[in-house]
Amino acid sequence: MDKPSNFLTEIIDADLAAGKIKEIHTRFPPEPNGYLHIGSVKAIWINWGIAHAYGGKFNLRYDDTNPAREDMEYVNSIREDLEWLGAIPNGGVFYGSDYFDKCYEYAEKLILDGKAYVCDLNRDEMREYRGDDAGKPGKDSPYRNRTPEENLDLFRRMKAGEFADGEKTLRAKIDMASPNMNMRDPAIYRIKHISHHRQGDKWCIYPLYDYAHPIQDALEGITHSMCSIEFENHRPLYEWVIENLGFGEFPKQREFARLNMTNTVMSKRYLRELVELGIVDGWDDPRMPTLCGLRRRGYTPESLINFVQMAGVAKAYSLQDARMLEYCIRTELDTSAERRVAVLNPVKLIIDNIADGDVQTFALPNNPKSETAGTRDVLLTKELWIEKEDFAEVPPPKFKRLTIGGEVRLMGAYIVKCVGVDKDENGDVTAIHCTADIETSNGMPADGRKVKGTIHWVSCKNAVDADIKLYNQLFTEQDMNALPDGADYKDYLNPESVVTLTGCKLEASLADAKPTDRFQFVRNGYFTRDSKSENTFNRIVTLKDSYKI
RNA sequence: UGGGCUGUCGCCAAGUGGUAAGGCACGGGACUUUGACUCCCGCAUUCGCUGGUUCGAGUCCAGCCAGCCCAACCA
Repeated sequence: MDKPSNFLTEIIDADLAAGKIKEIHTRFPPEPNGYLHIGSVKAIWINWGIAHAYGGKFNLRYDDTNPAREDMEYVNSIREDLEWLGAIPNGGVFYGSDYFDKCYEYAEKLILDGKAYVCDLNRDEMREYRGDDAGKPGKDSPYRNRTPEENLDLFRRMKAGEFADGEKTLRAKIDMASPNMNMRDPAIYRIKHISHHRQGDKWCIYPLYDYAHPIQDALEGITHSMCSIEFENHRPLYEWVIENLGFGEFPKQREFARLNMTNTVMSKRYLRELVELGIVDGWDDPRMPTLCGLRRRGYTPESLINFVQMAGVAKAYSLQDARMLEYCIRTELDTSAERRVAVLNPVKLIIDNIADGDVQTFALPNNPKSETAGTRDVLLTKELWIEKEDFAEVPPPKFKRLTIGGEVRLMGAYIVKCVGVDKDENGDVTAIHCTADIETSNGMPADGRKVKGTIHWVSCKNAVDADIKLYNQLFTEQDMNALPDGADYKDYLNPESVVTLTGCKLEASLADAKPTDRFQFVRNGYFTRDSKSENTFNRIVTLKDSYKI
């Protein structure tokens, strides 16, 4: 992985050069309310990648301050996905909820300092007092000038469970005239009589993100808290908390644009809905942009990291072309994936000049790019399976494969010449008859004639059957963030997001392939065995410009 | 509407006053027992717009336009 270089690392370099900090400490703070997806990889790569590149520390911290939305299922999946990516939290694994005691202590301190007060306004009233026009100042809450003693008493009674949900909040006393609405006395504690997935019933008041996050960062010694750009408006509040609790210049928050990708929805809400509605098979459906989905599809951690790295870091809205991700996985698999033959849409090819019982062995390279990958023995018999598309009675322009009377190379073996076809009563080709030029088993013909086409094949006696799933984009619309007003994202689902081919003929050595193996099915793309369905291979990505099936 | 942020090639993105990097995509060619890979070549007289400052502006100034975010007791 290359060392990151962007406007964030510039800030870090400056802090380092000024001697303000000696070690970089970052964090990735997901809320456990869904599965990690490729958009998360950007936040992970920025935070983990920078810490890693600078020899610093990186924390995983579950941001679990709202018990209403969080669940252990997500906690576990996040841990798993992060480790799969290789982003090791060398600074530790933490939970925002572990700081509830600290947050509470600091809240009492703010109250005593006259910087926070208990407010009895309900949600609607609070909105009304805050004002709906940031150009004009809001109105002070009638409870704004309660004494610290009174506030402390009330806050303790909030904690003790004396009040119902929504009855009171603790608010930071900042500036009701600020043009930044986040600074108009934001709520920092709310009452929720709900069990927390880790704290149980210990608490009935929970801190809000804007208050809890800077405290968590500060307590963990985070130097740079890098988050997505929608938090930019919250930075003054982040800094207010840091300053008024006496933490100093660090941690500092900086923001970057989140990752979007063509034909992809990234919002956890929609992803959850796709799962709940049964539109996809689950969070790990191979069409999902979740890490578990991409993993099941066959993507590697390296390809994902490489993709976000290639996409870059800036603050402008951007829509990454999904083809860039495909490029990343293709390039990686080209050098690492062993080659195998899979005939997706088979038709029989009969070599007339080979005897019925004759079985010949050819050693085919596992990866022509790699000397260490070795070879495997492939059997050739009189009857073979080839792709239907590799034969054409009436060849389209520039067609390089088999035609009647034409020649083609059987990859790794003979040049064959088509001498005729068998047809059924409908006129469909049932078998293609060829003669092999036996002299060309391992080289070019002696007369120097050129054969342009090369096709792949598998012996009928040595083939295994399997189903093949071809995946395409889940959505037809490119920018799912810019749908017309009133449009539903579900209107843009691609009906051909998965196409299943049955009765495909695979090279026998694929019979015991594992779901973690990745192969290039020669001339068809990169595939891996599906981890959940029997005898099924998933297409990871096509070969570029290869003919499409 | 008020505030914040953003606007450089189809998609990303460098650029920090000295005369537009790079990647993806795309087009053309070479090579090829994968129409893959690889390798060449091409691809912004122009930086949201309009003025201004300057010998010189994508970079500075002014005005305008467009997009995104915020105005939850979500994160």
